[in-house]
Parts: sequence; structure tokens; C-alpha cells
Amino acid sequence: MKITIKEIAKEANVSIATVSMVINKKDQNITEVTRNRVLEVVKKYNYIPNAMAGSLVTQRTHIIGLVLPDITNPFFPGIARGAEDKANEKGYSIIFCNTDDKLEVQEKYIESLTKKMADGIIIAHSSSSEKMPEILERCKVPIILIDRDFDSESICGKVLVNNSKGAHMAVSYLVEQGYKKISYLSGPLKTRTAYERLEGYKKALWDNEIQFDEKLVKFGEYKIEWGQKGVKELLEEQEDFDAIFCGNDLIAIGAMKELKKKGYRIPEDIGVMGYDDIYIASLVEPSLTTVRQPNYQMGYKAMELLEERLKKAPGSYNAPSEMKTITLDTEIIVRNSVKTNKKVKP
Amino acid sequence: MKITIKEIAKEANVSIATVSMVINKKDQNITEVTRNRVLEVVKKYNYIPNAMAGSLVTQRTHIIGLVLPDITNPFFPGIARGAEDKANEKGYSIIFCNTDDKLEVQEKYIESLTKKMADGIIIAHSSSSEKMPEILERCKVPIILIDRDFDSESICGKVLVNNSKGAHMAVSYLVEQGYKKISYLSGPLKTRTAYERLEGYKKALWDNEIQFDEKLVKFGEYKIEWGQKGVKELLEEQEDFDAIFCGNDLIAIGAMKELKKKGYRIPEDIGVMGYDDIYIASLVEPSLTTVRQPNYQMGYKAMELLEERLKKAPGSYNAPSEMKTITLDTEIIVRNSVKTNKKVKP
DNA sequence: CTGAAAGCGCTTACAG
DNA sequence: CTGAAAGCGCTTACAG
Repeated sequence: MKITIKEIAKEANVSIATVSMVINKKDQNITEVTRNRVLEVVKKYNYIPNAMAGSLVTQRTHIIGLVLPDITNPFFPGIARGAEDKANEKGYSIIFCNTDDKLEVQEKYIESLTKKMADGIIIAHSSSSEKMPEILERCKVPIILIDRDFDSESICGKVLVNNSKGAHMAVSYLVEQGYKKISYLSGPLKTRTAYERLEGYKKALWDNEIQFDEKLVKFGEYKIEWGQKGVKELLEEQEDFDAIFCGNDLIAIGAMKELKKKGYRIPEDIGVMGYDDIYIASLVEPSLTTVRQPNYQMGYKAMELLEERLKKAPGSYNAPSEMKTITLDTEIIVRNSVKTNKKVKP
Repeated sequence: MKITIKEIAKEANVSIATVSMVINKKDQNITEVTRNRVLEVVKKYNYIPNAMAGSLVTQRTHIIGLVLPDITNPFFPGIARGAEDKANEKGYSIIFCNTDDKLEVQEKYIESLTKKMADGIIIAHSSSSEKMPEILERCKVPIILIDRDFDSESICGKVLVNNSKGAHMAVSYLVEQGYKKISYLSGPLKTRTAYERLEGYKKALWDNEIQFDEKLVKFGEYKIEWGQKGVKELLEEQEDFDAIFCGNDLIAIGAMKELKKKGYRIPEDIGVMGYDDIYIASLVEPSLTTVRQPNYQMGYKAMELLEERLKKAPGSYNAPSEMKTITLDTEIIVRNSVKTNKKVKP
């Protein structure tokens, strides 16, 4: 069936050791002539070495496990793509797994990855659980955490997003545009994102010497409907607001819909900021200004971190002192072509 | 470092052959006592066998390559998820690759998968190329094609979508609702999808004894802007139409936007059908009726096909006679809560 | 019912 | 500069 190193060696009249060296470019000590002879035979038979056999002796598979809740959730493809790009660059392959945020499933995948001798694991850990599954604790390979923070001895790196800073940027941007009474239509407070963004919102107000008014902060769901409802509530309660910082893009879309329905112009009358910069937002509300999550970067950086770790000797993997955390910043995407008339004077 | 079968065997006072048999459940011939002794030691040391070592002798890695243009394109996560679910069910892992529709990249990935001894490959082949890359032709493992058709000896299965039938269903649905002058706002005709959907559109008209009118068919891009522009054109040209079948959801969104702007009510005055059923559509136009692509099914079925093939002996893989094609049907997703007043009488 | 041995396809000291 | 040999961690006939 498939041709092996043995056949190549025989055909080229050299030992398999020589073939191996030529193929792996460890051939400083091989004559030009021999090398070429080998290379020719390799080409002639389209010989592709069996990496698994090699892995068995090198103890490196160049396989990385990427454990995500669900690739179908628009949040994750960017991460996957980033990780895959970096992996490819460095000669790694990525096995991906969908856990649906279920701990048993996650455990099963970790075990499968362990069996298949993955060199490392990048994981967006299930938020639902308070404790790291035992199997991860026991896991012998380097683990990089993404997006969701978590403390554990066995983690060798983290790549997180600065939600608080993102919110701070968003609110500061609104202030810069001249808005002063900024409402926050948040997602559910029990989510870490909502909480962190609330912190950023408060800090931005503080930094700009704007009084925090809790009546302007409302908690709902990360859905379009909540954006509509939230705006309705604000209007009904006759709150005095001139801008809305929305917990995510869906809320922003809902808010804009409702505002437009009531006859407000955006951003002239009322400013609106989204968060997450999902594809949909730019299609539905082409003028929506949003905070973009660095998803691609997150995946890319995670893989980068992992690769650096893997360059080291297997022994020194999980020294806790070696833990590295990267916190990525978000970015403001301004799409408003219309100028607000609330611009502050320079 | 990691414990091996040798240690387990020694600790349990049996040979490694026995341990292997117990672990792989080929233990019909092993005494209850021996088995338990082995199992105990396995548990004690949390022994997880090295699958790669096994693969070397069984010639099966239980790794499948999934080659896609770009996981970031909303069309693909569903496919990936479907494939992964089935793979997981059957004990396979999936390595995923993004080719960006570039042939060189695709070749590189195929080679990498070959090196890593993937048992099979599921591929959405780059549309840009006319010929199958040589490396795929040479590829020794079973290959399943998804979404994009292509002829090649080395293909052992295909999972495609019946675009023509999908369009037929969509147009028939509109007819059923009482609409009679149905326009088709298509994507670019050079794409296979646009062409096939056009065929379905024509056939549906024919089957319902409606005269085909080429002035009602317009080709543009798969974008919101084209939906708006297309409607504008139809109105300006004073075409007589009472429904629009749109080439995809984005076009449908644009069309609905424009129609509403001009004061038409949907679906009372004018019916609109989308195609693809992307997430965005249901958010933006909650009442839009669409044709749903069976993406998840496509991935799932592809993996199923592959797994069946892999159960057979390695020798019989690529017999062309064994080629199986699965054509999946689309599904109409009706979201209109409002009833059209054009309903045909029963 | 269980074990000794061969072998999967490589890499890597080590000798020469 | 190149080859013989050991070994990576398993599975699988084959003996007994």
C-alpha cells in the first residue's frame, strides 16, 4: 500500500537513518550526492513520512486540542480561525471539540485528546462549573485558557479580554461625542461580561466627572427584544438620557429600532453604542458604532503562547511560575457617517 | 512521566498482551479475576493508553480531516458541528483546516493530513479551481465531498444540497399562498447556486402553469444592497409583481427594507422568500419566510458516509463503483405570523 | 486462559 | 560521512 522509509532507503541504497535525516533536514553531515539521491527517490515515489510513527519516538504529535462550547455560536469561529492560522504557521494541526458547556462532554474530549497524545490544549472552559474538572488538573500537557478566566494549577497560560476597558472605551467615546447622560442597557448581571462592562461604564463616568445614576442602568437579556423593551422603559419612566451604551450588539439593534420608531434620529438625537461587533450588526444597522472583541487575536495569541511553551523541554511545562496571562484590548469600530451635532468643542 | 502498558502489566502481574486485550474489550477469553485485577491497576494509575502507538499497528488513527474554505464564513460552522457530532459519536476526532479557497493551501493541508495518517477526509473543495489537485487524486484515504460537486476518481462519496428543489419549494410555497407574479432577485448567475435556483424557479412556475417572464428575473449580488436596488428597479420599471423569491437572505432583507420604505405591507401586499436561513435574517426580519440549508445535516451525513466506508477493509476503499451520493433537501421555515390575504381557496 | 515475540514506521544516540 | 541497533507504546497472531 503506502510506501515506507524502508523502501526509500533500499531504493536509494542508503540506510533508513540517512533517509530520516535528509527528510528532517538534519542533514548537515550528509553529502550533497547522497542527499540528492535520497530526495530523488522520495520524489519519485511521492513518499510522505508517517508522522505518527515519528511521534512515537519524539513524543510530539504536533496536534493541539481546541475545546469550545459550540462552533455554531458566532463568537467562536473567529477564535478557531485565529488558533488554526497560528497553528498552521507553526506546523501544528488542530482537533476541535464542541462541549455545549457540558462538563461530562468536556471530560470525554480531554480524555480523547490525551489518548491521541495532543501536545497541548486550548480551552474555553465551561462557564457553568465552579471547579476545574479533575481530568484537567491531572492533565500532563500544557493548557491555555481563553476568554473565560479560571484558576487552576495546571493552567500554563491565559488569554482574556478586557471587558471593563472595552466598556470604558465605549462610554468615553460617547462622552467625547458630546453625550452626557448615558444609559447602560446591560445583559444579565450574573454574567461576568455584564458585570465587567458595568464596572467599565462606571469608571468612564467617574473619569469624565459625570454623576452615576442608577436609574439609567437596566439589566435584561442579550437579545434584540430587550433592547426594544429597555428603551421603552427608559422613555416611559421619562428618564433624561441622550445616549445608550448597550451590553451587546443585539441589544443595540433593538434599542435603535425602538428609538427610530419613536421618531428619534441616531446619532443626532441619541447616541448608541453596541458591543461585540457581530456581522449582523453591521448589516442591520450600518451606522452602528460598536466595540469589537478581538476573537481572532484571542485564538491566535493562545496558540502562540502554547507554541512557545512547547518549544521548551517537556519537563518544565507546568511550573506555576511560568503562567502567562495576556489581556487583549477591544477596539472601537465607528461606522456613523452622519456627524452628531453634540460634538464637543475642541 | 506518563505511565505505559508495561508498568500496568508488571503491577498487575500479567503480560502486556493481557492488558491490551482487557483495555480493548477483546477480553472474552480473560478470566473475571484477571480482568478485574488489570482494571484495578488501570484505575489506580489513571492509565490512558497511547492511541498513536496503537494506530501504528492497526493503521487507523481515528482522525478525520475536515477541509473548509473558512470557518469564519457563517455557512460552515453548521457543517463543522454536524461532522464533529457524528465523529464524536463514532469515536473519531476531527482536524479542521481553512483553505481560504486557495489551492496551494488546500494541497498543503492534504499533505499534512496524509502525514498524520488521517483515516479519511471531508472536503468542501475550492470552487475556484477546475481540476482536482493531483495530491487529492493520489490520496489513499477515502474522500467525501460536501456542498460543492466535483468529479474525480478518488472521491468515495458526496453530500450535496438540492438547490433546484429548494427554489422549487420556495416558489411553490409562494404560489400556494396565492401569489402569481413572482419575481426572482438572484445572485450572480455565474455561481452554481444562482443557476440551480433559477432552474428550480422556472420549473416551479411551469408546474403551476405560470408563464415565465424574464423581465421578472434580475441578477445581482448576494448582498442587502442588491435586494434594495433590485426592488427599486422592479418598481421603476413598473413591473407587475406580487411576490419576490430572493437568491439569499441578504437579498431578502434588502428587498423587504425597500418595500416597506415604499409603503408596501409584507406579506399582505407582496410576498417575500429568503434563502439560506441565516441567523441574521430571523433577527432582522422576524417574519421572513426562508429556505433553510441543511448545513448541519450535510456535515453529519458526510461523516456518516465516511464512517461506513471506514468500517470496510482498507483495500476496498476507493472502488469507483462504491461512490455514494446523498442529496439533501432544504426546508421551508415559515415565520410569518401575519396571514396573507392572498391565500388560495381550498 | 495467558504469555513471548514480532512488528507497526519511524528517530536517535553510538560506532566506525 | 553513513549504518546497525535499540526503542517509542502498542496489537496481534501464534504457542502452549
